[in-house]
Amino acid sequence: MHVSNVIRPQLEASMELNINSHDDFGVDISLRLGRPDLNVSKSVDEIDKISLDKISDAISEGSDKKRSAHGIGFRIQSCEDPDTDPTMKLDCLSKDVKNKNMDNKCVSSRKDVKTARNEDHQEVLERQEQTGLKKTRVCVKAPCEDPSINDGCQWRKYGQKTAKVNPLPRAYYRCSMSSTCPVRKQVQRCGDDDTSAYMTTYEGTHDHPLPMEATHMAAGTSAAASLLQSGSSSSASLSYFFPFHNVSFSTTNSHPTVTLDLTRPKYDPDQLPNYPLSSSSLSFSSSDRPSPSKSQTLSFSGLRSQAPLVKYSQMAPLSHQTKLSGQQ
DNA sequence: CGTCTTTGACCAGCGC
DNA sequence: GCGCTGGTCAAAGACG
Repeated sequence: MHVSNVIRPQLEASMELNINSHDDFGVDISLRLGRPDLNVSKSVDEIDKISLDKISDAISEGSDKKRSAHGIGFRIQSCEDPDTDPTMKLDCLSKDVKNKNMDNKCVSSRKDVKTARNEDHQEVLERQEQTGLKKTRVCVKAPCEDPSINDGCQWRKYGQKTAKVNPLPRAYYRCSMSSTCPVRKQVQRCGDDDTSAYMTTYEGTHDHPLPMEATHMAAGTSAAASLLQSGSSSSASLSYFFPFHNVSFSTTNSHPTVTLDLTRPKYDPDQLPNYPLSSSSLSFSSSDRPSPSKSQTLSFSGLRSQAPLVKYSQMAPLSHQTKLSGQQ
């Protein structure tokens, strides 16, 4: 959190520069996934426009409810809106979080925390019932030998189960950065052909600011979930945001699910010599930190591209810093 | 001593 | 109604 505080002013300055150089875009999306300079055909462009319009419409329809129901924080605003100043947004966010934290101060004992969690959960469930949908889940299948994936957030393990179908254990984590944060994730080793991959499933929305690396991850997964939310689940529109990886849509146990498969690149990088290396929407890399604190970083990164300008207006969910032991 | 992990028990949803 | 399964709880132990 300290590092995040130090880096934030730099980010804000960077955001301001980007805004000044992209005034001609009418849409301000809370994402910067990056997109290479592709010669996109007109038809794909049209599909992309439709997708973005759908997202914008779905969210601007006063759909705070929808966002909560899907568990993803994501917002698109018009650049003509004076509220689009990123500094103001961050300030508002900070105030929002501060207010929440103030509210949370009275939640001191473990029992109270549990009660607060249950109340939050009930509230979310009620909203879900109203919308007829369960929370959107985002699965990230990542290749790694170690389940310790660091995407900037802190997680506390609260359970582990061995399913009958898959004998490999599934671990349950809860975000520990805030006592009332409802975000949960499941980490399960893939038991099929690829035993060196882990499937991480995220659910819920963080109620606190995220570190920088976590916001990258959050932005990418938010894109997938937002597409899902907008009803734009076609491979074409999903490929817009994730041009280099397999993205699929499914519904399991009434949970709309977006699966990002980082184990198999969609394209052969050798055949795309013009793509900037860092422009891939998703990246997975190992840090050089020595064991036993060996960790891997899962992040979304991107260069500025032809895609509409992006900035964070609300901290999105989906990040994790996993510490697992004794699972192998 | 506080925090985190482990693990058996418990509960709710679902299918038969 | 019963059994199965996934998800969560909570006590006990480990760890720094």
